[in-house]
Amino acid sequence: MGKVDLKYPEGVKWTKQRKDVYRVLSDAKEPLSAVQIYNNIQKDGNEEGYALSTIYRILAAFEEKLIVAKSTWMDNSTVVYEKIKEEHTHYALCLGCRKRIPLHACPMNHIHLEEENMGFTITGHKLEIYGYCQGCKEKD
Amino acid sequence: MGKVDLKYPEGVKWTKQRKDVYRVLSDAKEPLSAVQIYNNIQKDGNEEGYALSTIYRILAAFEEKLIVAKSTWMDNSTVVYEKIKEEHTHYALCLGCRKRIPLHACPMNHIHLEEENMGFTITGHKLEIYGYCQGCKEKD
DNA sequence: ATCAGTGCAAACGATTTGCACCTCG
DNA sequence: CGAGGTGCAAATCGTTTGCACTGAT
Repeated sequence: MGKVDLKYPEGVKWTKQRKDVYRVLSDAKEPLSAVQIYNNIQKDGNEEGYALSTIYRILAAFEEKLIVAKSTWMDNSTVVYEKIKEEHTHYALCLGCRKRIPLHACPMNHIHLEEENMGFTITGHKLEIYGYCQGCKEKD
Repeated sequence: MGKVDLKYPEGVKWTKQRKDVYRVLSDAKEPLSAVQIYNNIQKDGNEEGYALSTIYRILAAFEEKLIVAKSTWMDNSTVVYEKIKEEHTHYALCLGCRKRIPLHACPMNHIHLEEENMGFTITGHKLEIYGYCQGCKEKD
């Protein structure tokens, strides 16, 4: 799955390690930590996987090249990475079951800063909503 | 400053350590890390400060009691804590000078989830905006 | 060939934990 | 007095770094 047909961005030395990290991020349905990427690569292939430090270095390089964006989940401190693309997703985190529900709309479309901050140019944003999902409400 | 006149929430054993952490969080103008709280306590008082592990344990206890909320800044992975109160502030982070500009409006006032997520009850949210401030734009 | 990329192991910073002692209620 | 809180030092977890080696261009 996704092993072929991937266009690699230019300006990067495409070692097999980097291709694998890029593929995992391309297939990912949500932001992944370095360790998750590391595990996915080993699970996926017959290959024995790469050093974790290599994954971190690749991610740093990708971030530099604006191929991936680095961020963290609201509820813990592990850093996650996701491939930068036009669309983006926000999540609602259920405080009960810790499930993350993807939202399909972005409230930032309706945002404007007040006068005092007019000088600020917005290039991105991060939003997470939290609360309780149907199931967890009923359990309570 | 703020040494007196603080009402302590009930259901907590109010040792002097806990009072100091509570006071620092009450005076704080933005979320603080455990280390910042630790430093503030030593700076503030003549007291020699408490073990960092104690600060962490107090913060965990406060979180449990819903006295503080735990979160992280978008751009790094250190965990920060802030006293839970009605009002809240969002920040715009300048990617140039790394300054954080507090916003005085909350876009969540205009948010509603789509039908498919109607079952979800929102209890809170976190939003950060990033981009470039006036000064950094000019420098560029 | 050359210089960037990689693996490994050691270093690091933030956070957590075990244990003996102390203190609030 | 007793349950729970605290200090200290050691342990753990995620992430970073130094160094010698390997591989993409």
